[in-house]
Amino acid sequence: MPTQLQSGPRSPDLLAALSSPRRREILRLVWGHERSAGQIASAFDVTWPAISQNLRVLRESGLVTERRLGTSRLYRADREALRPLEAYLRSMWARDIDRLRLIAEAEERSKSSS
Amino acid sequence: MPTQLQSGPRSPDLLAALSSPRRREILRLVWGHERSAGQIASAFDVTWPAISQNLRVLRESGLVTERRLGTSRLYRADREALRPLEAYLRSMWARDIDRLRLIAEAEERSKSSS
DNA sequence: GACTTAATTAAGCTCCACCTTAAGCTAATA
DNA sequence: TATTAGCTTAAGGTGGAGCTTAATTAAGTC
Repeated sequence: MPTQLQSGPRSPDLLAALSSPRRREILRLVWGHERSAGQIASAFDVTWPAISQNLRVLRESGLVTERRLGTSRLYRADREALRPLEAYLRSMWARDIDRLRLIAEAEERSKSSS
Repeated sequence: MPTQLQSGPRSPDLLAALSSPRRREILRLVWGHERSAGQIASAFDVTWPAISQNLRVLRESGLVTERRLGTSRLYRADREALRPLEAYLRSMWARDIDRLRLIAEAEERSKSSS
C-alpha cells in the first residue's frame, strides 16, 4: 500500500517525492503527454537507471501511473494525485481561519457583555 | 536573498523545507502561536541544536519569521509563505486546463467543418 | 565584571538519497 | 530458440541532511 494519506493533517511522501527537482521535471514531462521511460530518460543527461529509479518513486507516491505496451513502459502523470497537497494547504489555512473565527466570536461576546 | 521563486514553473526550496516531517511539525507548532525556540525544542525529543537548525531552514525558506525578545527568539509561521505552493499547483492544473481547452476547441472545429 | 539564561554556530558522525555500472527480466523479432 | 530492444533491479560510491556534543554568542542578573 503506497498511500498513507488518510490521517488528517498530513500530506504524505508526496512532498518527499516532489522535493526532488529532477522528479519535478519528470513530472512536468509526463504531465500532458504519456511518454515511455526511454523518451523520458533521453531528456536528461543522467543514466537510464537513474531515471527509472526516480520513476519508481513517482509511481509509489502515486504521482504517475505506468502502463506496459510491448517492451515499453509508458508513464503519465496522475493529475489528481496533487489534490492531497491542496488539501494539506487548505488544512493549514482552515486552522487559521477557525482560530480567527473563534477569536472574533470571543471578542464579539466580550463586547456585547460590557 | 532567500527567495528564488520568480522563474515560472518552480516552487522553490519551499518543497525541500516541507519535505521534512520534523519541520512540518514545527511549522504547525508555530502556525497559530508565536513560540520561543526553547518552547519548540522542548516539544521534541531531539536536542536543541537540532531544532535550531531546522528553524534556520524554515526561516531561510520563508516559512517562519523570527523576532528577538530579550535573550529569546520567537518564531511564528508566515502563513502567506505557503501561497507559492498554491501557485505551483495552479500552474500544473492550469496547463492541464489549457490543454483540455485546446483539444475541446479543436474537436469543436472538426465537428462543425464535417 | 562574573554568572546565568537562551539560544546559535562549529565539528563530527551516520544514514539515506541519488547517482553509477553491472546484471537480470520480459516482450518482440529473426 | 537465440537475439535484440527496452527497461528494471542489484550492488556499490558519494554527498548531503539531520542528528550529536562542544564551543560560542548575546542579553539579562548579581
